[in-house]
Amino acid sequence: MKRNTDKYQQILTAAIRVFAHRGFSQSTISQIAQEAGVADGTIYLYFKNKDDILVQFYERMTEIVSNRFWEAVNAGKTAVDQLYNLIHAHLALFQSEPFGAIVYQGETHLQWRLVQEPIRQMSKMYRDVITRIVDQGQKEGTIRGDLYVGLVKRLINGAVDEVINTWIHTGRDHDLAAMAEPLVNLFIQGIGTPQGQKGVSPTPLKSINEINAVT
Amino acid sequence: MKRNTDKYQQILTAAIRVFAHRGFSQSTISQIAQEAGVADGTIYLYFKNKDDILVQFYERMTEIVSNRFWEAVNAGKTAVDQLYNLIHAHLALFQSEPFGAIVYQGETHLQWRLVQEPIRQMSKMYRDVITRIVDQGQKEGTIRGDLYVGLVKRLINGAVDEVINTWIHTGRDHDLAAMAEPLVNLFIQGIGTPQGQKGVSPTPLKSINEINAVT
Amino acid sequence: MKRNTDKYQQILTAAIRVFAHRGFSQSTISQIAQEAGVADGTIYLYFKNKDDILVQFYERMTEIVSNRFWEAVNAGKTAVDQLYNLIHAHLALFQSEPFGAIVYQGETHLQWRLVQEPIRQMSKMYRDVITRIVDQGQKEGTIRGDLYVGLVKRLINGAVDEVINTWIHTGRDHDLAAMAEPLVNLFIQGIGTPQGQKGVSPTPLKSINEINAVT
Amino acid sequence: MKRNTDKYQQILTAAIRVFAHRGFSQSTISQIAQEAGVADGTIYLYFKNKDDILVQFYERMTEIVSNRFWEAVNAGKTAVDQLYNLIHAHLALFQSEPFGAIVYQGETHLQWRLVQEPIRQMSKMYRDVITRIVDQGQKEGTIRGDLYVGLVKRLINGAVDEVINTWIHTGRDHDLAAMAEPLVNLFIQGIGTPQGQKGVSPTPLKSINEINAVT
DNA sequence: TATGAATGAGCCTTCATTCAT
DNA sequence: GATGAATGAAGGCTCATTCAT
Repeated sequence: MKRNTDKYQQILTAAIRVFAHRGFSQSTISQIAQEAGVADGTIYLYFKNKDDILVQFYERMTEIVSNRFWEAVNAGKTAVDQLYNLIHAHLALFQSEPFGAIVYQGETHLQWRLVQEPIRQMSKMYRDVITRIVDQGQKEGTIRGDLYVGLVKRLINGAVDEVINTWIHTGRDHDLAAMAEPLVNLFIQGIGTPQGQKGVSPTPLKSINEINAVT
Repeated sequence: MKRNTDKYQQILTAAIRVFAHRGFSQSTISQIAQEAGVADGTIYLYFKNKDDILVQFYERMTEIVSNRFWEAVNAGKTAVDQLYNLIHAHLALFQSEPFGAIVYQGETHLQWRLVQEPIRQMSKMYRDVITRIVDQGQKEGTIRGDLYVGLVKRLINGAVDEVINTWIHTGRDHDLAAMAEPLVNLFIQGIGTPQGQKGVSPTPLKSINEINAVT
Repeated sequence: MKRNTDKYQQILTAAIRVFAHRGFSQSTISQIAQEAGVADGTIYLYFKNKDDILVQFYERMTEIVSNRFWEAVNAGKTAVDQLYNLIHAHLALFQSEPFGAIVYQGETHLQWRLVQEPIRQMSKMYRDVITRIVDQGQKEGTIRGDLYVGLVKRLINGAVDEVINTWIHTGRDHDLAAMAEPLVNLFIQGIGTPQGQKGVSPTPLKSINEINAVT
Repeated sequence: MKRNTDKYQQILTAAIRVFAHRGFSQSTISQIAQEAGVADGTIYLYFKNKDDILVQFYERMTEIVSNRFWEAVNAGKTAVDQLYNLIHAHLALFQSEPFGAIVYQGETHLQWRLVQEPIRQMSKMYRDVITRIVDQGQKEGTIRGDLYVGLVKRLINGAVDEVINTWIHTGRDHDLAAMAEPLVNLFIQGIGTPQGQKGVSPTPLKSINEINAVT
């Protein structure tokens, strides 16, 4: 089970490409082997079984993503800068690894049991990052004080994911990273006008803690 | 191939329950037959093949969702009301049909080729709905004028999906529909403070049309 | 998992024939299916897996053998009659089921883990039968009193098995059951002459109980 | 294909140990290589293929057994002594080489085609040894004159094998060689009493030659 | 000589689909 | 219409064997 060799990378990359095209469950070892230019049996010298390929991918992806995201946030001075950096890093990473992006977005729900752990880590990391940004912004006075971070995380994460998914399903022909700026603008300002927002309740929810506890 | 009979519904419902638990690719006709209380062969009297079950589900779901969403929007007076009604209808529907929600959210990416058409319709419908709301809000002066509707649609759709996914993965133990209000608040107001937003560019993107064209 | 149907028997019989020719481990499901005239998949409607075929065979065999042997012994009046009946029943049964005999004799040692339980039962039954005969003979005064039944069982069982094995490996061209009489004669009289036996120690072993305890 | 080197022995010994634990068919070259502390490929420098390992083992075993058995018999003065020496040598040898014993006993039937030749030699040698002993005993007047040597060989060989098998399957925890004496006693005297044997026919079989010819 | 990475044929098993009843 | 036994193609995985180093 030699890992971190050239052939390991070669197979992993090929596998992700195949998974991206046919989905994990519909992909076969033979297809991966062919894509990687090795024999079927060779795959089992580097991966325990088919599931293991996906797990390895998620673990690596989680690590890479985590590093990139924290770097991005740390490089920002103001909360808004940090948010922008985060979104931009997210979009740029997935744009540079479109197959990885497709697999990551697609299999997360279906192979939940398999990749639960990396996904949980990723989710927690994302929440921590958002928490950091919100805290900073609240100190600066640029971010509202009455926010449930869990929901903000889902707002941002969900919107970014959807932008990525649209990019994937429309043939990846526009510049994904360029969406960072308008996205951040929407996150910060919302879609309402200042005057219109007077009528919008500041959502005095009863069970703030309960909701916050969810994620 | 009689559709719209009791047995048809019985099988479709059973299939969705099974798909929700094991994923489409990992579900077998036998499991569905057992869950539905019919023989394996009977399924082929109502569905062309396994794929057809999923396609039928997506088509029905799309139709139902479409009706509900337009109803919801039409019932709102102001743009904000309409948006709230839309989000609430979305969350409430998926809360009342958790298995359908799981399948819908999970298989959309993976079975893309299979369900492309209903998904496109759904996406277009969602965009139309959002367009209507935004138009109305802009007339009212409650929604900003400088918005790219495609991106707003992805913001809202993505955030709602993420809220639903979190609900699914945390055991469906909190009230999903109750998230409508805080979500709408975030969409309208954003997470920034009025004063802080002075420094945020109104995103004078060059390629508005290009981006808008995407979805 | 329908058992006791015609097709079940058909497959089991075919499997034993194949196992007899190539050995269990070297036999393939496809070979069995072909021999039985069914599709590969059909086998799995009647057997859990390949191992299960062998286990089923051993369980059935053990039951049949057990019944036949007790019947045979019960039909004998004197101990010598009973022993003859036992040996004859054993040889006749295996002669009538040569493939079963080959598999039974051949796989017992190698698939020990798999068929441990039926083999233990069979071994215990054999020992019980021998015990019964020896007891009866000792009462009659026709069987020596200084015997360790466990060893007698191994003597008889081993000799009969070897006779069967020789029959198998020499092409099954002589009458196996006819060997019962000379075999019993050897068991009873031994190979020595009455006068020569004066010099043979009656084996006053120290640890009779210990040895007896073995089987 | 250098044979008789240290490494050759090392691999052969390891192979027998592995075969004893998992059976020949279930053992892999990798397991043997690991047990022997060499690389997989190295095995093919000393053995033609996997089958060849078993064949080599049987050939060596046959030679060793043959030498030991003849030595044992030659060392005996009377026929009974010789028989005792033979049985004792057999049991002692297998007790000292339990893995060899397990493999020898277990694979003989299953790998018949593979090891037919050594087995035939072994069987012939055993028959020759028994013939010698019987001849000598008949001259001495200590062995009955009306014996079919082939059957006597099967009686003795089968009983000894069964004793060995029982020893193997009961965890090899009793002294195998010590069974020689009671076994010989049973062979010589039989299990009947002198008086009871009056009624036992001296088996005047018609087809003595036919039966004798078998092995 | 020795190694062990690579190969690919072959096996067990699953399961969508068919069809005789 | 309804059944479920039967099919057989296809997939994951193993492992004996080879060969470049």
